[in-house]
Amino acid sequence: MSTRKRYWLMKSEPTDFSIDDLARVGTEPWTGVRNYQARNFMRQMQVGDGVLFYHSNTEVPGIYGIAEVATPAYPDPTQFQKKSKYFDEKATREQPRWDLVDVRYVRTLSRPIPLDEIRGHAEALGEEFALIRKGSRLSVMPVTAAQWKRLLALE
DNA sequence: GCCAACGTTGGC
DNA sequence: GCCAACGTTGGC
Repeated sequence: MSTRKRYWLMKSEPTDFSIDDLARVGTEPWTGVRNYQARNFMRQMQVGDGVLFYHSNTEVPGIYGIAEVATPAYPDPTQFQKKSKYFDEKATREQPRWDLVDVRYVRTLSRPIPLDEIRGHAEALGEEFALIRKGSRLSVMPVTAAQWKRLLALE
C-alpha cells in the first residue's frame, strides 16, 4: 500500500478521554468505535498519518490538539471483553468486527478551534466536510491536506 | 426488502 | 436535559 501522509479527524468526549489525557499517557488505543464507516476509515490509516483531536459533547466543541496514527489497524480488544461496555457478542477472535489504531500525542493547540468558528469557513473547507455537514455524527473522518492546513491556520 | 422501534450521537 | 438526525435491529 502506498504511503503519502494522510489526515484525519477523530472525535472524543473529553469527560471520557481528552487531549490532556492523551498528553499524559502518550499513546492510546482508540477503543469503542462501533460504526462501520468510522471503522473503515481506521482501516485505511497508516502509521504517521495526522490526526485532529476533536472534543465533542462539551461546552465548546472543537479541535483541541494534534495526534498521529501510531499503529496500523488491529482488532479492538474491548469487543471480546464481556465486562466492557464495548463488548460485542457477535465478534469472535477468528472474525473480529471492530478495529482500531493507537493514537500518539503530538501537541495541544495554543487555543482550541471551536466548531462554530469552523462553520464560518464552510465554503473554504467544502460543504461536504463531514464535521460540518448537517446531521453527520461520524466520529472518525478523513481530512484533506487543504482542509488540514486551513483548519490549523485558525489556531 | 420494508419499515417501525429503538438506541446513540452530539449540538444546543 | 432536550431533541433532531442517524444507524441498527428485528418482525413481517
